[in-house]
Amino acid sequence: MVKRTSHEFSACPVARPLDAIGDWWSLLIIRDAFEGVTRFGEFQKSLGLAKNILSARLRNLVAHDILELKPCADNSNYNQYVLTEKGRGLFPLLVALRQWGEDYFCTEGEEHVVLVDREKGEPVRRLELRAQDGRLLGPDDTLVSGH
Amino acid sequence: MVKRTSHEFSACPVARPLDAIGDWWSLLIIRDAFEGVTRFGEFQKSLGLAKNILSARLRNLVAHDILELKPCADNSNYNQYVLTEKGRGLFPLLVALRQWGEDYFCTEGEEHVVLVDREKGEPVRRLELRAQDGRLLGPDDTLVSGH
DNA sequence: TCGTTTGGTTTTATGTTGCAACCAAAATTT
DNA sequence: AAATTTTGGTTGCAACATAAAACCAAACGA
Repeated sequence: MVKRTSHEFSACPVARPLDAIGDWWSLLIIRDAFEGVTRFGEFQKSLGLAKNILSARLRNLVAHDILELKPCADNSNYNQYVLTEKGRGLFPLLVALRQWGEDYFCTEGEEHVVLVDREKGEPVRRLELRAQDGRLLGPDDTLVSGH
Repeated sequence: MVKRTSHEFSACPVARPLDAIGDWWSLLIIRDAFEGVTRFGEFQKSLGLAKNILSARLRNLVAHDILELKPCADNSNYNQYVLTEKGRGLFPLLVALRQWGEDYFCTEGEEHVVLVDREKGEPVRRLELRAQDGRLLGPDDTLVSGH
């Protein structure tokens, strides 16, 4: 499914997730899953991608334990795709992507959806990287340090 | 280069960034750029991808103002690819990806690189989404709210 | 000045994607 | 309960993207 390139076996914790997720479509599937979409047809309608591709992506996400396939609770015999704990761990990533998108693609007073705190209805804060002692860290304040 | 699918024109601030970034390779290029890689050959050696693909990806990243092409400051006549402000805005996304990778792909006492605060040398804190009033927010505490 | 490195482009074989048609099981309608 | 529709896929095929290798010009180093 996903090509076996050198990076997939890298110990780098950036490269390996990419292989597990699969591709851009998978990320959009996950985004939809966070918004409550669970069924094949819903994903397909929401994303407008070919059914064979959707089928392959869902299978891959299930294989990587990002989604799981559960019987539909209610009346029906169909089953639904829901995020696992691991899948829910991708929430900050989706938020980061969204905030970057808001910053650089929705600037022109254009109306766009925004992520809000459910309780108060206010927009959420920006994601920030902080040191143990609370200092705000930018790209130049950090370093990837071998094992 | 990147296929023109329906999602690319979506107002959704999740889908549009994906189109700008391009693909997984681009994200690894950006990761390397954050770590100080600037030149074609360095990217190629670090990532091990075909030169024509690297060439296309770099061109795309430059076209989307994520990287820019600058003359090498020093002696040489070559030029280098460096992150723009927009590109540097992807830092939280890379961190989110990395933290997820650490959580789910490096669990087994395996030695792996870790992102540290340059000043103190300690690992950084986890990214957290918070409400305006500081409450910690999980996926179920948020909502995407139309315009 | 001659060879080597750098930064690509071109060519070609192979893999992946996307569309459309098809299909079976489940649900719904009559 | 029979017929129809909806759901959730699979299969086949054409178009497109990718990967590897050969090639090349400009820059650099000796």
